[in-house]
Amino acid sequence: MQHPLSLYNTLTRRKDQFEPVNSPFVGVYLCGPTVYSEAHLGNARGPVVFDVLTRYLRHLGYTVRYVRNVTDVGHLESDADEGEDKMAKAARAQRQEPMQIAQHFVNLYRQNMLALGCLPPDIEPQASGHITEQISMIEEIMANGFAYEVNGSVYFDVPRYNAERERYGKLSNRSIDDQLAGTRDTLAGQDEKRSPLDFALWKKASPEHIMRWPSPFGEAPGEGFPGWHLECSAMSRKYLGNLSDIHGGGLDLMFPHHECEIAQCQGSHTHTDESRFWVHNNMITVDGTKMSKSLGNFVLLGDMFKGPTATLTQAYSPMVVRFFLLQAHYRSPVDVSDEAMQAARKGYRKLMNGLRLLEKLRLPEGTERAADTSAADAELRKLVADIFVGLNDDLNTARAIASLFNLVRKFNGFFANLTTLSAVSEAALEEATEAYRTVVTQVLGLVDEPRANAEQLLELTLSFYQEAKTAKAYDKVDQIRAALKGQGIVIKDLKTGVDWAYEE
RNA sequence: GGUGACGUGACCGAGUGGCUAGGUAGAGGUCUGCAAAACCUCCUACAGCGGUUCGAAUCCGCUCGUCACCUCCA
Repeated sequence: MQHPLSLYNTLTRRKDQFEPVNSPFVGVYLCGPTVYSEAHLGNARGPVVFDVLTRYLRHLGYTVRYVRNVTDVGHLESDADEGEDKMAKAARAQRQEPMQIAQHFVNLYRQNMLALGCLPPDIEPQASGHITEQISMIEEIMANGFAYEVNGSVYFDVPRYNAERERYGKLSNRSIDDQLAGTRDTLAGQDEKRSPLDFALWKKASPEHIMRWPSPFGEAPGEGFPGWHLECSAMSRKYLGNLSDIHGGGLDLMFPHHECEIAQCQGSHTHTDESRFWVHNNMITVDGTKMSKSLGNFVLLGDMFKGPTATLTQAYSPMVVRFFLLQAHYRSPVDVSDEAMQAARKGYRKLMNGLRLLEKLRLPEGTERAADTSAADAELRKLVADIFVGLNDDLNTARAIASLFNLVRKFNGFFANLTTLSAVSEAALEEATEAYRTVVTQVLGLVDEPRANAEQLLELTLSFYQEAKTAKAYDKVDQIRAALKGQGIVIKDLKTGVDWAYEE
């Protein structure tokens, strides 16, 4: 399986050639949504990018296991001990079971991701279903001396880990001293943590806390819930082994989330960095500022698909959104605006129109093919190769799409005058159309969204049928009737006019 | 304060020592009953100032500006 795919690895801070731990198997983990609210455009970037990545890996011949988790245990609203769970808060506000909230938003999330053309992950584990795995991991970390229990809660001992095992900050490139310098000390007093850098692996549940599980920690075993970063480590390990191939998420998860994941894995019996490649996608911005829940400058996917929103004057279909996201490289920030979206829509349609053309690119009967097609073939093959150069270079979908546009211009040129196809060999043309089709639909996952309304087209056809009858042009009448029958539709001539029905 | 990005033509957005990015918008043309699409041509930029180099948007330095992470965040 020789190919030159390189990926930027945050851990090494450079583009590394991709090589699976156990070829041809590839384990990919993407940090999924916390399901206490609806997903916005920013939340879609990771899933779309990783969808393309897994599609491409499969295209290259790998057997991929793609895991995208669902966080339904909830993160605390603040870092104070009394902080409330996001899930619990939403549940309380709506007088529902936390799991009901979770299910509601999981359903919505899946619906949105499917609309965006993201293939369902192979495993979609929920944090709440992996409490025992998380507890085991905590016990391992404690046994290794990198965690301590206080009042039924368990914290990861960052300074000790940093001194005895691995540099805490190796992923996000920070030193523990810098981090200490930047810590607010206002909370230090009443904190159970030994160091402000320590993070919770397990929290004892306060009486009001709704989401809770039996806890083995503390003197009088009570109830609690897992810490913010543990689930991913536990679930990645369970489904992808001690060392997965690729672990991803938004740039904002790099620290502390992913840093903590590495620490947890290194500190447990896993003893690895959890994943070989750490891949981070950049943010979506609005007027140059990150789109985020807390800033309130977000556009919900559902709203975006349907119609005008506060930031956008019109609706943009899921495929247009997908194209928009892929037209920028995943590590660049991308700014959303009406102008950008409209440009994306046109670009998307251009690509789709090209797709529809492929079948029609046939040298007309009786046209002589050129004796020497080598120059034109080489040019065509160069355009095809360029697509893959882009994809292989850190999944640069922007470059790949630019190359596709170059190819589609070529196709359009051929189509305008099919005899010009005589310049290229059948084989080269076949390669080009096949590559175009495959990359657009299979790798980039961009499919045609039918925009024409079938009913209206049918009405139009019936009006022509009616006209033909009136003109007694029975050839035409029969022709229309036969064509519709081919679609399983029968015309009903009524005294009052014309109607149709599905053939029974 | 610490760390890390980035500033590309009207807009979006690749590239990162010499070679056309691409899309959108705009202008002209071909085609065409009209129109649209398509194709061709044009509009050809790299924040500023220095430096390195035969050669810099690309490397180095400084200045200005913007953003991200360090707290939940995709």
